[in-house]
Amino acid sequence: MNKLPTIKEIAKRLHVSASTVSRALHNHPSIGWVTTMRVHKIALELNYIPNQTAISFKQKKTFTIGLVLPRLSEAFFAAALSGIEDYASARNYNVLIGQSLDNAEREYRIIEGMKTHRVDGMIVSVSQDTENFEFLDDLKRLHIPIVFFDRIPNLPHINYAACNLEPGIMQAMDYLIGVGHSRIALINGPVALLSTTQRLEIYSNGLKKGSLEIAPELIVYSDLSAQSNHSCMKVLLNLPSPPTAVITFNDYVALDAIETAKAMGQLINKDIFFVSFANMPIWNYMDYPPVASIEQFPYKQGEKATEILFNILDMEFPETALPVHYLLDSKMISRNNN
Amino acid sequence: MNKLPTIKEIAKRLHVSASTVSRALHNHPSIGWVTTMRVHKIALELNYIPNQTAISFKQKKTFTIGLVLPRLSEAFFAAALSGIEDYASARNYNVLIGQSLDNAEREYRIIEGMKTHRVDGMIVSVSQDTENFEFLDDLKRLHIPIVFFDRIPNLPHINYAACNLEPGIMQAMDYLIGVGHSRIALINGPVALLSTTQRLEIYSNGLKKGSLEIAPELIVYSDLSAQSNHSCMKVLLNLPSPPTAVITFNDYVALDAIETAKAMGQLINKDIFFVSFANMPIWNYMDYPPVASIEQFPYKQGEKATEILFNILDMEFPETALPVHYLLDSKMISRNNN
DNA sequence: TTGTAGGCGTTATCAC
DNA sequence: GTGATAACGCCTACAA
Repeated sequence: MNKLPTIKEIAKRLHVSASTVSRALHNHPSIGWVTTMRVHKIALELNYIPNQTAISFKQKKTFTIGLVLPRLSEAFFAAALSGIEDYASARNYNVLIGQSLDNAEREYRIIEGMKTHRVDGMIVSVSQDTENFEFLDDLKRLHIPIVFFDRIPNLPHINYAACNLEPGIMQAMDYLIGVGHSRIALINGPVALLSTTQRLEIYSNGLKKGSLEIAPELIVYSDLSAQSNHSCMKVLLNLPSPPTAVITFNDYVALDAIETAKAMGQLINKDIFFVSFANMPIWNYMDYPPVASIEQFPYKQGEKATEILFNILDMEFPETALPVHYLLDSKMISRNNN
Repeated sequence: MNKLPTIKEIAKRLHVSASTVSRALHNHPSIGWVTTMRVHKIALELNYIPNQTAISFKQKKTFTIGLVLPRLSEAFFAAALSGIEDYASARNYNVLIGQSLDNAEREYRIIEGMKTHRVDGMIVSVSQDTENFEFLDDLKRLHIPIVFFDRIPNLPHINYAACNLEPGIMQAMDYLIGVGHSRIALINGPVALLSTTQRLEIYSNGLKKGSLEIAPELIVYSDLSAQSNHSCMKVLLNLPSPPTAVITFNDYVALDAIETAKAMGQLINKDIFFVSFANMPIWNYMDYPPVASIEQFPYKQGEKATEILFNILDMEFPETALPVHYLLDSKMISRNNN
C-alpha cells in the first residue's frame, strides 16, 4: 500500500522543510531559483498531485460553483450549461451540477448538498413550484453568492441574468400586425411563472400599440404538457373567429401546436403563422418552422450569469456588493423568406 | 465576523466533547439517547451545516464523481448526463462536469483537475482525438475508478458501458433489403472513431446477409461538419447509380443529408430513404424524418455507466475488480407507417 | 532565503 | 457512554 506523495514527502527527499516546498510549488518569489527548480523536478518525478481536499479545507475555498437547473435534457438549459461550463473552466473553476426536474423538494436537497459542499458560488434557475427561499439565508451565512438565471424568483435584492422579453415580443407583434394579422393568439405558460405574466403584458402592449383590441378568447394557458399544448391549439382553432397567428410559450409548445394545426388541416405559414420563444437550432431543418423565433440566447445568458458570479467572487468585500441585474435583450429571428 | 457553528461549538454549548457531538450527529448507538437528542436540537438551533471539505479531507472521500463529455449541447450527451445525474443524486453523490469539446488537450486539463479534486470516480466519453491515455495510470494510483461510456478507447482492461450497434443496424439492413432496396449507402464518420469501424463492419455483414455486393462508391466518410455532411450526400446522389437508401452516422448528419437530398429534388421517403442513429425526440415532429432510427438509449447508457461505477465504489477491494463491459443492445425504431 | 509551529473541522482510536 | 488526543495535507504567520 504505497501512499501518494505529499508535500512532506518531497521535503524529506530534498532535506528542506514542507513550507519551502509549498512555496516553491507556487513559485513564491522568496524561494531561491535553485530550490524552486529542484522542488519542481522532484515533484514531477514523484508525480505529485496536489490534494485539493486539503487545500479547499485549509483555504476555505473549493474552486467549485454549483449549478442547479430544472432539466438537463432541455436544449435551452443544455446550451446554458455549456456557456457556464466554458466560462468557469476558463477560470479554473469546476462546475457541480444538479437537476431539479422542476421539483421544489429535489431542488432543496440539491442546494442543501451544495451548501455542505461549500461551493464558492451558485447559479440557479429555480424550479416551477419553488416557494420557499429560506436557503438564501444560509447561503448568506456561508458567504456563498448566488446568481439566478432565466427563471427568476420574485424577490428583492437578488442577482440575476435573464432575458428581457420585451424587444423580441414587440418586434414579433409589430411584424405580425404589419403584415396584416389582426387575430393574434397567445398560448401562454403556467401562471405561477413570472415569464408568463411578462409575456401576457408585453403581448397586450403590442396589441395596443398596433391599435388592436385584446380578445380574451385568444389567450389560453398550457401546463406545458404535450396534451395541454394540443388542446390549447384545438380550442383556438375551434373558435368562431380563429387566429391567423399564434405566439407560443416556447419551442416545445410550438412543436405540439404546429402538429395540431396541421392535423386540423391548417397550412402552416399560409393559413396560420407561428412565433415561438427560444429558437432551437433544429428549426432550420424543419419544413414548417415558426415564421419567427424570439431568441433568448441561453449560452450567452449562462456566460453572463457566470460573469456576474465571478465578479462577486473577485471582490474584496463581496458582502457589500449591490445586486446585479443583467437583462439581455431578446431578439426576433425571422424565417420569413418572401 | 461571526463564524459558522462547528462541532466544537455545539460541544462547548452542551459541555460535552466534540467526539460525542460527532457521534451523536451520526446517531452512533454508543451515545445515549438523551445526549443524541440534545445534540440534534442544538445543531438545529445553531443551524449547523457540516463542512464537507473537512469531511472529504479526513475521510479521503468526496462523494463526487467526475463526468467528462465531449459536448453538453448535444442532445445525446445531455440525455446521458441526465441519466447519470439521476443515478448519482439518488445515491447522494455529486456530479462534477467538464466538456472537452472534442479537444484532447482540454480533456486532459479537465481530467487533471478532477484528479486533484479527488473525485471518487469518473465517467468519461473520450474526445475524438484522444490518443494519450497516461492519465489512467494516475487514476489507478489515486484509486479513482473510471468507467468509459459511449466513446470507448481501444484499450484492454477498462470498464465501459456502450451500445452494441449490431442488432439495430442489422434490423435496419434487414428491413431495407426486405422492402427491396439494393443500393444502400453509408455516410460514415471519422475513421479514428471505433464506432465508425463498427458501423462499416456491421453494414458489410448486413449486405452480405442480404446477398448484396458491397459497392465501395456507396461508402463515404464525413468529418461531421455540416459542410462535409452536405458534400457526402451530394457525392452519393451524383453517382451514375445513386442509392435509394442511406444510413447516416448520426442524427445531425441525417439532418444535413436530408436537407441536401431535398434541395436536389429528391422526395424523402419516396425516392430516397434514410436511417439514422440516436433517435432525437424531435424527429417525431418533422415532416421528413428518417424511415427508421437506430436507438442507442443514452439515458440508459448513462445510468448503466453510473451503476458500474458505484458497484466498484461499493466493493471492499476495488483494485481486484475485473473490468465490466456492458453492452446495451441498440434497437431499430421504425417510422414506416404503411 | 528558509524553518518552525499551529491550525483549519472532522473522525477514529484508545482510554476511562 | 463519553472524553482526550492525534491525525488527515496543506498553508502561513512568525522566527531565524
